Amino acid sequence: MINTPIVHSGEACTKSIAAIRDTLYVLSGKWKLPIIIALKSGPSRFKDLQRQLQDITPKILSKELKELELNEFVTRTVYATSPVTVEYNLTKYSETLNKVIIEMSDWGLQHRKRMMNNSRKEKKSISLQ
Amino acid sequence: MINTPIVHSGEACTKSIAAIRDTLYVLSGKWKLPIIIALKSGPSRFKDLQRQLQDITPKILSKELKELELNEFVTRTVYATSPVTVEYNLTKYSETLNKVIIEMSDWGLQHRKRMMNNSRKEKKSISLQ
DNA sequence: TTTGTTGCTATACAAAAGGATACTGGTATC
DNA sequence: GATACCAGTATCCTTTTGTATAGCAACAAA
Repeated sequence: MINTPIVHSGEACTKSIAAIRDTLYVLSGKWKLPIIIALKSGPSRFKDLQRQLQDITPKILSKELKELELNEFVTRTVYATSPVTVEYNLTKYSETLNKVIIEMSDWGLQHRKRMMNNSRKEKKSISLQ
Repeated sequence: MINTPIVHSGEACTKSIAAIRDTLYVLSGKWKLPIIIALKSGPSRFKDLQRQLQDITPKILSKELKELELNEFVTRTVYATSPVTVEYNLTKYSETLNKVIIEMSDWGLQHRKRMMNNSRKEKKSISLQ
């Protein structure tokens, strides 16, 4: 019961929350991580990315790429071909996200498996997309 | 240049994107991870959480807690005191998120440091919250 | 000359997320 | 009796995110 109210140290916890908030802020939205992962297999052009991430509209893709550029995860290079060729590439700094990406990816995989088991056992569960 | 267009294996990449999407879906929003971290220091009551996560409105907190319950990250226990006491607690399953949380927290810390350096050097950069 | 491609931008709109504020029922305290 | 606490709900509003659709400039191919 709660006759002994828990006193939080607070400190570490608050710092951790602030740090997570920063990360969430930079990676915010549905598309930033998917774009980064798509670029992992090599530089891509605008249309390539649109095709790979099906369902993303050019407006959003453009916006997300700009933010990724500002955060120095992605570079944008224009070649004077015709029609113009624009190549997007990952930066060295984007590699610092690798561990985050791996953990999120692993977790997603195991969670999906778990959900499948749960639904076979007919337990209530939130559905995936 | 792009005379040799890169052919993506696609496979692994697509799977990874799907897995990340699942993770983003389950952890979606501004508050789920902060709530989980807040609960790491022990069970909390509704008001406690509101105080710890300052600025969260009861409506949002209530909604997020329900989703966390559905996803089996959190349990809700009601004690028949008066006024009623409701305690929120982390489940065993929530611990599977630990690695994700650690990596995101670490990344956020280093990123903030980097941003501070960048702004001292007066390079343009996206601001943190 | 028409059609197509690329890399976007512009406009309008819809949906989702989040916030502000007020309130409720039950009980305890002043 | 008035006020306050708890655990939320209810209502309304703003902001963010995302979609749909159209268009443009510069070519290139048919």
